[in-house]
Amino acid sequence: MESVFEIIAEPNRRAILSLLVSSQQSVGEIERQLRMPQPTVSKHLRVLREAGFVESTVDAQRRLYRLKPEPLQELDVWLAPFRRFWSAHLDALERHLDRMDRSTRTKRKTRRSR
Amino acid sequence: MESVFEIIAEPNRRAILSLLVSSQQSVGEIERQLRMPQPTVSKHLRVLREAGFVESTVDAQRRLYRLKPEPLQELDVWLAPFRRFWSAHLDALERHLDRMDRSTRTKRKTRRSR
DNA sequence: GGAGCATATACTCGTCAAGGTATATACAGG
DNA sequence: CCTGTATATACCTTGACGAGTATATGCTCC
Repeated sequence: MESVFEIIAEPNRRAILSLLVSSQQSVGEIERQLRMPQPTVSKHLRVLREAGFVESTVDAQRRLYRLKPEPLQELDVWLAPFRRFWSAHLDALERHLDRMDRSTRTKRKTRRSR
Repeated sequence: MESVFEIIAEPNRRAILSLLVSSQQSVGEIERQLRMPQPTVSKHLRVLREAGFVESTVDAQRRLYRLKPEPLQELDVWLAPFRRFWSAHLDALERHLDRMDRSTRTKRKTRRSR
């Protein structure tokens, strides 16, 4: 379980990270919101903690987990050269984002502004 | 082998992608530059191709592989909320990037400009 | 059309990580 | 202290993916 990439390859871990973006959560809250068994949550949190994605503070019996930015920033850094690459392909980008947009939204009618 | 994340979890695949950022390459060129056995290269290219990270054009017996931007853009999109999160933690960011910088460079002496 | 090169695929094997279940640790409150 | 709650860990099993080796496909040129 070395790299940032392997850590976020796991869907449940990504779900946990996404949950924590809004605010810190206890293990139980994560468990309930994501509908996953408690040992699973704890184990993934352990992985995330040891990789520096999250940190925890103790609150009585609860442990509150919060995001730490560094590892994902590393990912961002890795992505940088590719961003430079695809800015040469901006048309395809627009088309792609547009397609993603169209497939996820339900009722909007307005077009993406350029 | 579903998600973008699983695809780039593999170090050899990331190496191939990084190679292709500069320009398209034949299988043999990838093989030589990365010092990996040919079937390994072909198999990883297959995965990358099927996931839409690369596309190939035929040139006689060679196949030239080139990057396609979409999947990595997806990654970029996923990263967006976290970027918003950590812009609140800019100090830690600076410190972290600085540390990464220091650990990878060998002879530079100049400081990162803010 | 046969030789040689470039690339793809088939198959086997080992490894490792995720899930499930059970259990341990730790804290709170009566 | 004992019960209940919250979280962590241990152990086992299973499945998937990557490496390696061998072989197939396909193209070129003579």
